[in-house]
Amino acid sequence: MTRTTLRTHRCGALRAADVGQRVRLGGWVHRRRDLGGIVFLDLRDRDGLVQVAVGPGWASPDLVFRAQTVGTEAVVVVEGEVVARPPAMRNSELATGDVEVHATAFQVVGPAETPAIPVARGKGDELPAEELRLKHRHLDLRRPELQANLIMRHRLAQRARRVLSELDFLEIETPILTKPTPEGARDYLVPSRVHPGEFYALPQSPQIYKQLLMVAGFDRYFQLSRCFRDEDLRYDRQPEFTQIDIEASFVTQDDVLAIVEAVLVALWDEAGHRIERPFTRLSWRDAMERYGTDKPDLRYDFEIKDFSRWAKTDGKIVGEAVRQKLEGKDARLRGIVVPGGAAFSRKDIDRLSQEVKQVGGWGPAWVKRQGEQVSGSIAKDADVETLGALGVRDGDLALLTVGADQVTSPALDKVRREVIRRLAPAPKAAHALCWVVDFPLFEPDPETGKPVFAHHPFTSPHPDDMDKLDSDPFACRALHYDAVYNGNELGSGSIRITDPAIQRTVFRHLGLSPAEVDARFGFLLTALAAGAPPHGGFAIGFDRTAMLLVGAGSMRDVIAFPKTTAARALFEGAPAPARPEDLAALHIKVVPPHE
RNA sequence: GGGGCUGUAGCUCAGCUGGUUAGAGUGCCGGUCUGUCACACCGGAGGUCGCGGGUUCGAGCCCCGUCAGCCCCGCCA
Repeated sequence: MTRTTLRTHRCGALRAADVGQRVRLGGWVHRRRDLGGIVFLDLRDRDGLVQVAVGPGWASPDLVFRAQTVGTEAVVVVEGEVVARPPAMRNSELATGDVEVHATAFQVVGPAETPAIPVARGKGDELPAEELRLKHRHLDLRRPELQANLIMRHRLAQRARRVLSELDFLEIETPILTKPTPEGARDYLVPSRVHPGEFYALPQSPQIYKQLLMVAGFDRYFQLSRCFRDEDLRYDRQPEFTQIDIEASFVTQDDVLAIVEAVLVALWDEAGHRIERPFTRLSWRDAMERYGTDKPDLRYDFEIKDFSRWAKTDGKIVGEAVRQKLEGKDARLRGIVVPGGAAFSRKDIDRLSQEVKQVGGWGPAWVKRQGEQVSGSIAKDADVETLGALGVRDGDLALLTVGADQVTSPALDKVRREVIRRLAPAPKAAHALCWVVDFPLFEPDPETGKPVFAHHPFTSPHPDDMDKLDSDPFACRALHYDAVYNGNELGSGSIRITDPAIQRTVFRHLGLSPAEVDARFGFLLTALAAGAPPHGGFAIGFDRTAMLLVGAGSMRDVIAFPKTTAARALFEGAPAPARPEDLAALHIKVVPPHE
């Protein structure tokens, strides 16, 4: 199916079975080896490389000359015969290495200037600086690694579409020009020309639209939806990204989890990995207690333990300073026992301290047990027997911190991750997928302490906690769930509120007046009142999933044209100042920043 | 918004305690070469040391500012 008027095969597709065929190939000159009388060209396309030999036995002197002078990265069309290479000249590192093409016609159809960054790389050569790779993206994208990434991304997208279609989901598009939603991330705004002073927003997600589709009776919807959030970026966060967005009606949480599991199993299978269903389930509270994070990496142990009891009753293990801290409200002494951790150097432990301090934690206090010897920052308060009772064996290290869970959990999460990084133990499994469920509905605002929504305001409270909505909001759980893979959040979802009265109550908790609610979300409330089926859904972060499945170091390596961490597009130079006449037509006046 | 790292030839990098004419590999250009596959060998060209200012007899190197890229914190309902 790759045959066209101008070519018969892809370069990288030729095999021993093609020997004897006359072929016409189109591709890029990857490398040239000019031996004087004979010239070898590696010709590249998206399928791979094939060696083209241009020698006097079959090619005219003029043809040889053209092969000698063609530049790397030029596009050429070559005609010739596929020939088996003599056994000694086969190249086992090349998929096409058993054959070569003896060129009898040779045309440079796309001459190329010397490339600004190299496409072909020798073994051990470093990549060009990422700034240059992004600036010359058309060249960087020629690299076989990036081509493989984008090819895999395509396969994952198609597989997701196939699985969901087979499960009777309908792919439906939702608007890109939508309404600003003042909660959550910052919106990208688009000025309206015909309505001076009014703006569309690009969607942060199609959340409300997919709920409207449920109300409309479409029952099962999905979309590979583009989403936009104007927030600061990371290696795994781009301002525009793609979600596998899913919503279904007449479902419970278990139904949604089963659907998402089916999709994820298929995606991992597409990438050549077998994963087991059902995934482990973990309550949010358990995850925070045992791993200090809502996205635990379950490939490893090193669970967090509560040592408060020991500090309080026994008086050993820790000194007076810690005991005083334990008097504080909600304070606990928690820590991690690291089997074999006694081998950690002072430098290793300093590094752990830095991690803890970065998140505002205390310590950690540490103690090593080596034979009868006990050493460390709290060695004078601990002895071999007590440590033994705590599960600290010979050769182990215990790391402890004290404080409220909001501080100790992230601190111990950092410690645990750093310990795993440092020890690099063999993982229990290569692919640890799990569900984190029963998230809290509210979390305290870091400044005011008042309840704010932990997720989006359409998430249904847990039916068992409905009565706590007013009396004890922080104890109220949500029907919200995250999918976590090896310590990475793949996506999240929830069962939605379908009762307009509950939805209004929830908005009231957000501090929105009825008037504001009507202005912002009136159309949703109207829809819910028009006969809404119970529904819920999920969104899988597609770029991040692709990144993890191809083993890329950054999301930029699975996106054809990504932005920099400053949200710039270096290739085309976006964003850019608008022309004054364009601004005038949009009724916009630019106010330069002060200072 | 805050912090860290990086910026020297087209590309990847070295450049000592501040010292005289800034180097290497690769790519590029020219030459030799009929079995290479990172071809080999010979020769050559190629520099706004990110940008601006300062200190100094003298700055690639020290100081201040600034720009860009990357990483982290905040942020990402």
